[in-house]
This record gives sequence, structure tokens and C-alpha cells, in this order.
Amino acid sequence: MAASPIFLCVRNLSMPGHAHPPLDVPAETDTLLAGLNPEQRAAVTAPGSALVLAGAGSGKTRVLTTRIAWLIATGQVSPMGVLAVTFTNKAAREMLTRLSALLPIRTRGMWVGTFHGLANRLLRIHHREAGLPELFQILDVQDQLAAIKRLLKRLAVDSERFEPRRVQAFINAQKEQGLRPALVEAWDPYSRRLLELYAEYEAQCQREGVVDFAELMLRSYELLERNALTRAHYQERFRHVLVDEFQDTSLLQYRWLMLLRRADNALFAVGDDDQSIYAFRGANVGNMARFMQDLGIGEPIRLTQNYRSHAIILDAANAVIAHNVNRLGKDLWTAAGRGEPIRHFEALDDAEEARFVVEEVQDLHREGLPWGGIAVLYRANAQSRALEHALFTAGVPYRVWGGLRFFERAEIKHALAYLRLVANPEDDGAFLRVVNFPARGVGARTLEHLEAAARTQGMSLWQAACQGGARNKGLAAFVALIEDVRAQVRGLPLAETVAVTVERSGLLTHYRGERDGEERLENLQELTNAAVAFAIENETQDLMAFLAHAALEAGEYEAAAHADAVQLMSVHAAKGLEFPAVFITGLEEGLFPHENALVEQDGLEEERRLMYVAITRARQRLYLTHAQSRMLHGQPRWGLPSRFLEEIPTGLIKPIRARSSGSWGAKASPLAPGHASDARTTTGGAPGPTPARRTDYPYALGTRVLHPRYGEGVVAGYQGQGPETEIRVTFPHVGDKWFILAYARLTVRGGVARG
DNA sequence: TTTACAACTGTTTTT
DNA sequence: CAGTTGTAAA
Repeated sequence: MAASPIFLCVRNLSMPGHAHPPLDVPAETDTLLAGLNPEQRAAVTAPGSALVLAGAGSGKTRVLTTRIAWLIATGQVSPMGVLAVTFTNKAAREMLTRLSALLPIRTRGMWVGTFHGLANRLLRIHHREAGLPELFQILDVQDQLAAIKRLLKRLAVDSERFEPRRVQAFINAQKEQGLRPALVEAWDPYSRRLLELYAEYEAQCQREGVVDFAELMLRSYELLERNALTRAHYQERFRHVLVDEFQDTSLLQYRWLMLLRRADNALFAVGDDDQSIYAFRGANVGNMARFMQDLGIGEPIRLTQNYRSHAIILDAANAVIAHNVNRLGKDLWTAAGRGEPIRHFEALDDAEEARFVVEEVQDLHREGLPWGGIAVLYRANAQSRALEHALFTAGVPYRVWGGLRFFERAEIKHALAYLRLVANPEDDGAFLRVVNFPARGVGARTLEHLEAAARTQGMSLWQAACQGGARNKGLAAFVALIEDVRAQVRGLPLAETVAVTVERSGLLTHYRGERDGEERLENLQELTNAAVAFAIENETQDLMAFLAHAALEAGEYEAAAHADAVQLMSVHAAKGLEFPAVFITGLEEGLFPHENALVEQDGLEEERRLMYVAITRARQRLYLTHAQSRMLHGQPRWGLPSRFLEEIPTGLIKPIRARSSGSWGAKASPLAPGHASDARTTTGGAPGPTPARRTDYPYALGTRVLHPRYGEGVVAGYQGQGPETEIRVTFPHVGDKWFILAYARLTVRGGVARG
């Protein structure tokens, strides 16, 4: 497989990255700096290394791109001497787009990309030094989990005790800390076993020539660390390293960046500790303080003027985030007016919440706001269902972000597995995925034999299958098919290769025969389109590059991405975006903040930052909604309003009542007892089982109750029904406890409860 | 070996 | 509720 042009141009190791004569560009440097406020200007022109503490909506991306343009235009660096790192592909693209608008330069060869994308780039170039085959494959999260399950099975590990996801999380956590198995300390037998599994997993990946996300980072880190010449080359080249969303860097990524640093290079980091919401993925906010220390930076440059939101919205955001203790500290301000109050709506259940959102959305649209100017945010993707249903029923166009992405869909993964086998038939993971899909009579028994043969002879499944001859008819057919396709696509352009492989795989025929195969067929067609687009955009026909792209950029191929539609997404997915109108839904204890987060170290603070991110997405109008009950796992579940609602000064909030007759929607005081048994009617539509069942619960939410062991607490929610109904009580010192209602010995202060 | 269906279980956020 | 795993029958 020929290396792509991308790789060829970076292969030119003699490319000087240091100063060069100023570009002959029409953009005067004064023009570049015009319109920046003093802090932004200071950041753009900062000599040497700097840390920029950039609040939400403070022009962070503008500063970053303007700095690159300014450095180039003033001759301080050549385009090839810049390394700019982001976390999302979207952000990287955005940066390149803005950059080419500022300067007439060719951005294609520039090193602007995500950490993982750049790590991949390094490893492709230096695969030999890194100890990887030229055609190494990238495992996405699903692939990695499948590989781990396979490993556990092969080693006959009790996967009840060692849950695959646990093992996966353990391995990734170690890698994100830069730790190989030999460096991890394990004191108890369980940890020791985990460690063994980590080591075995590594061996398996190495054998199969595959690399997971964390491995991309770790392997490229080790490459730079161990090869002084290579390191020196990139240090010489990248005179300016710029990092976006610095608060999201992991320890390993931090050290990766530091390897590229030389005394006369400049590191420019932009971040906002208040928007650090990826700790669960290894992000380490502490990197910001460490950065200042390691680089001898006294104070960060603070960008506190917000150009996005009205003052009321900022006040709310500032008030919420002020409850966090661990902060570098900054308050946002705006020159814009106060704006409208924040609207708050309490719904009886998630269905009513969704109906409220739809009605308001329709009003906004009638007032002239395009659908696309409206975002509906939620904490967990599962919440999108009720909202989608209501929007769909009302005929409002909407687009859901997140969830299952294009390259993660089963049919696409299948097609990609065929392509991976075309690129490299030794890929066991890909082999197992499609050896019997579509079904061709290769069952568990055949695979057992094959795996045994492969193991004893130390070869891949593919080799074993070739060698074992045609003991199984289906297996022989599969081998013949793959060999045939490999021969057929040799020398074909990328898109043809994809089209031919998909066709020959039999996937199309298979899905044509399925009831719900229509959408899958469309997706498979779309895969060829994606290949065409990829080939044009990157000027390459390299299948490996396309497969890497598929793993590193799972989404972004949805149809109608640019249509005017209401945007539905998780708060995480909304980071970096802004909308004239924003709904934050599901503001309930247990959901937002999420109950899992409450038991994690610093979990509540991270949830609060998430709330901060959510609020600061809004430019003019902000809605907050919560529901008294919500369907969860097919059961209604009750919760108190989120504490974040109370952290916003009441003066900024205007409660909204449901508009339909007979409804009830004023903001309730969460500690006011007594409304659980009030019979209430809901808006016109079917209210679901809610009102009837509510009367079954003996204590109102918020009721103070006494427990013989834990003392006084507050009723925080219910789950389930009938004799298995559980009650959740929050105790001041003990936290949340669940009890079976029928057995819980609870008393209400001042009397015994009904029930 | 494949298919169909029952039982079980987890369930946040994502490059 | 939905996705996965286990079991029984074809």
C-alpha cells in the first residue's frame, strides 16, 4: 500500500521549522490584531510560553488561530514549524478553516489535529522505531472491548469476577498515566491478576498488529522518549506548540507535549479549568498548575470578557461555578445587556417536560428564530428518546448528536472488518467479526478448532484457516472470498475498493433480505460516499489512512447534518458550541448531578462544571427544566430538583407554568412536604401512570423522616412499585440510602406517616 | 449450526 | 427498556 501524500510530505525530515522571512501576505499584522481586546492581544503576541485561562465565550479559538497567523505573518515561524493540538476533529477543522481565512497559506501539510490523530501520524511515519507493523490497525472502544473479551475467553478467566469493561477501564487508566504493566504496583491478588491481563492484552495486540486509542498516545510518547534523534528532529521543527482545551489533557498527554519542548520553543496552552469535564477519561486539570510551574509562568493570561451571553445568563453561570472549591478563579463579564430572565419549568414527568420543550421551541420558531438556533441539552444520551418522540410528533425538524455514530454502526463495522482483512488478513479481530457474517456455516465448533490450531502453531486465525485446508466448507469459502477480493481490489482507487469489498462481502444481499435492512443499506452506500469524500479531501487513495480515519473520527457522516433543525445533544457534546436559545433538561438530583458522579472523587465538582458548560452555551434565552418523575429502565423513578437550580440566585429565574389547562407548573420548594399525595391533573395528553401511582407513596418527596439507625433524613425519591418499591432517603452524614419501602422503619417527625 | 426466544442485567459523559 | 447471554428446538 502506497503511503499517502500526507505522510510523504511530513517524511521530509529536513524541513526547517525555524524562523524564516516574513510571508508576503496582504494581511498586515495590525489587521490581524485589530478588534482584539487587550487581554486577547496580550495572549496572541505573548513572547515565549504562556497559559491562557479562557472563559467560555471569551474568544478562545480566535486567539489561538490569530496567534498562529500572527506568528507566521511576522516571520517567527513557518507553517511547518507549528504544532497545534485539539481534542476533537471538529475543533481541528475549525482551526484550519479560520487560519486559511486569515492567511493565504497552504494548510494541508501543517500539523494541526487531535492528540490521537497526530499520534497516529507519528506512528505511521516511525512505525519501525515504534515497534509496529507498517499496517497497524486502530481499535476503537468497541473493538478494544471485543479484543478483551476474546482474551478473557482464551485465558479461561472468570469474566464474572473480571468484567471485560472493568479490565478495559483498568488497562486504559494505566496507559493514560503512562504506565506499562511492569511499572504498575499491585498488592492484592485481584490487582495482580488485572495486571497479568494487561500484560497479556498487550501481547495479543502486538501479535495482531493493533493499537487502541490509549496505546496511540503511549506508543508515540515512548517513541519520542526513547529515540533522541527523532525527538530532536521534532523539537527542532516545532518551534511553536499550541494546545486547545488544555484542561482536558491527561498526564500522558502532558508529558507527550513536554517531550516536544526545547528551551527555545514556545508552548502556548489555552484552557478553562471551569470547563474540565473529562476527568472520567483521564483528564487532569492539575496540568494547568503544573504547566505554570514547569515553565516558570507566574500568572496565566485571563480572558474574562464574554462575547456570547447576556448578563443574566453569565451571572447564573458565575453563581453556580462559585460553589466549586478547586478553581484557579475567574469571573466572566459582558458588555451586553442583562437580557431576559432564565425560565424554569417543573414537569410532572419526562413526557410533559418534552411537550413543554416542543411548545416553547415552536414559539421561538414562530418568533423568527431558525430551528438550528435552538439546542436541547441533557446529561445522558438516553434522555433524548422522550424529546425526540415529542419533536417528531409535532413535526419539528431535529437532529440528534452523539449516540451511535456512523462508523460505530454494526453494518459499518462489518464492512470495515472486511476492509481490514483486505488490508491485512492477519487481523484476528476483523476475522472473527465477519468470518460468519453473513452466516456461512462457520459455527462455534469450527472456530474452536481454528483457535486451537492457531494457538499451538503461534499463528493468526487467517494463517490457520489457510493451512487447515477446507475442513469446513464455509471456512474455505470465506478464505477464498477474502483472497479473491484482495486480488480484485489491488491497484483500485479507494472508493472502488470500498464499493467492491462491500458488494462482494454479501452484506448488501444480507440486509436486502432483512425487515429493517433499509437504513443499513443506505449506511453501506454512505460508506462508499465517505470514502470518496475522504479521498478527495486528503488527496490519498490509501486504505489504511481511511481505516484510521474511520476509527479516529467516528461521527460526522450523518445525512442532513446541515439542515435547519433543532439540535439535541448531551452537555458534553455541546462544549464549544453556542446557541441563541438553550434548554437544559432533566435537572434532577441523581441525573444532573448524576448519582454515579456523587460517589466519585471530586465528582460533584465535575458535575457542576458540566452545568457551567451547559449554561454558558446560551446567548440570549435559557430554559431549565426538571421532571418530578422520569422513566428509567422501564420504571418510573422520582427525584428532587437538582441542587444546581438552587445555586442560581432566584432573582434571575422566572418560573413558568404549564400553559395547557388544569396543569401545574410553578416552581416548588424542594423541601416543602406534602405534595406527593395531591391528586393532580396534567396537560391534555395522556399523563401516563403518574398521578395514580403517586398516591401510593406514603411520604412526599422532601419529607423529613427518622430512621432508627441513620437518624433524620429527607425523602429523595422512589423506584419501582408494589411490594418491591424502594425509597431513597438522603442523610446529612451518610448520604443517600435505598430501602425497601415495606421494611424501612421510617417515621415522620410529628407523627406516623400514612401508608 | 442456526435460529428463536427467554432470562438477565446494567444503565454518564467520549477522543 | 434494550442489549446481551444462555438454552432449547429445528
